[in-house]
Amino acid sequence: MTNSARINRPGKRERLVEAARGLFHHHGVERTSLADIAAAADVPLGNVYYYFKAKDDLVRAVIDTHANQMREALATFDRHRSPRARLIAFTREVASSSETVARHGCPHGTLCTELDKRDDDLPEAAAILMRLRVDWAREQFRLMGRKDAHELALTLISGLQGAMDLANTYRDPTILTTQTRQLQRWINNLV
Amino acid sequence: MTNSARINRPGKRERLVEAARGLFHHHGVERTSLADIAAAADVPLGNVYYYFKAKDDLVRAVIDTHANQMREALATFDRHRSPRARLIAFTREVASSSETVARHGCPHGTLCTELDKRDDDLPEAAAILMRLRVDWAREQFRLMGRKDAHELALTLISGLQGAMDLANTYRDPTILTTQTRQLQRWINNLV
DNA sequence: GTCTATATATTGATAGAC
DNA sequence: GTCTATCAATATATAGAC
Repeated sequence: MTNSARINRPGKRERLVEAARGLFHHHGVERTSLADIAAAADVPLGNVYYYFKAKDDLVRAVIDTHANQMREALATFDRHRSPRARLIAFTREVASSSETVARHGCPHGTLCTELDKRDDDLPEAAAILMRLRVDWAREQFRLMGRKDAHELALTLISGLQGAMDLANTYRDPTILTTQTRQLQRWINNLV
Repeated sequence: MTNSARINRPGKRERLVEAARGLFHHHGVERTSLADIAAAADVPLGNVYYYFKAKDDLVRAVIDTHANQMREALATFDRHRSPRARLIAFTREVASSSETVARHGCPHGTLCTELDKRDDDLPEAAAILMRLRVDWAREQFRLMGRKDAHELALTLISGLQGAMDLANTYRDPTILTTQTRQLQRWINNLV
């Protein structure tokens, strides 16, 4: 078995996706070459095409990884009893990433924004990263008895997304922490 | 004089900047080649370098054009008597661009987001597009007697920016119109 | 100032030995 | 499955005639 090797070092496919994920976040998809990704993953360039037949497939794999990690992250908030507490915890977690967001933007938001410039199916594929959060928040608002749960969810997620935009443009993490505090007050004041 | 020719057709430099502005908005900076821009502006490729010594200089010119147009747009809101009316009018104008935003994103926001991935001076240069709006909004809130004018300005602009993000990702203009209506209510309820 | 032709570099992708 | 060498396409940028 190759288990002992696997434990210390993930397979090449996983390394490639992980390297691509980080480089896409820091430098964007267009400015990241397959050579960059291969080097960061310590995989020979030609070998990349054994795992992904084109760069776009690697982009799709990165989106899938993001989506799965987000599903896991959202699931952890189940430990909070009330939907309101879950929304607060979610907002707090966004705030905790303020340093990274100020430096490189929201990993999901900037990916969606960049891919939205295309005319293939990648914009639709990336949209899942927004839908997961909006749908999750809507469910929490619904559990709070709000009939306008969808609109409230859009208000929360767009508020967070915009705060991350500004924090990134201003290179100022406090913009995100300040705005999330406002959104937490807004959540707590909802009847 | 070449005035008669100029009136019917702007100079090549202006045509190049205008073509680049539109293509950057629709397809992004990285995915727009100088050949694309030259063709759209009806200028031979080699001639581009007479006006701009590098592609980045063209990007800078596009940012300057955006900034100047934004200054003019913000100035038109002076016709409204109260700062509150000016903020409402500003928000209404953002909402009026919902169709374009849903299709291609905010022309300024997506440009900032894309350029923020660089490590040169372009992120800082593009930030002016956010600063102009934040500073203008802050002044309006200040005139309303609010001590927390800066924070309120960030809340308004980030709310708009996030709504444009979601409208773009969902390809749904109504997200922007609905969220701007919420923000208008928020503005009107401020004491 | 204008334009054609082309240099140079980088990239995504492939061929084929091992 | 792995890796080296390389192709083919595209991009920025330049040279030089007019």
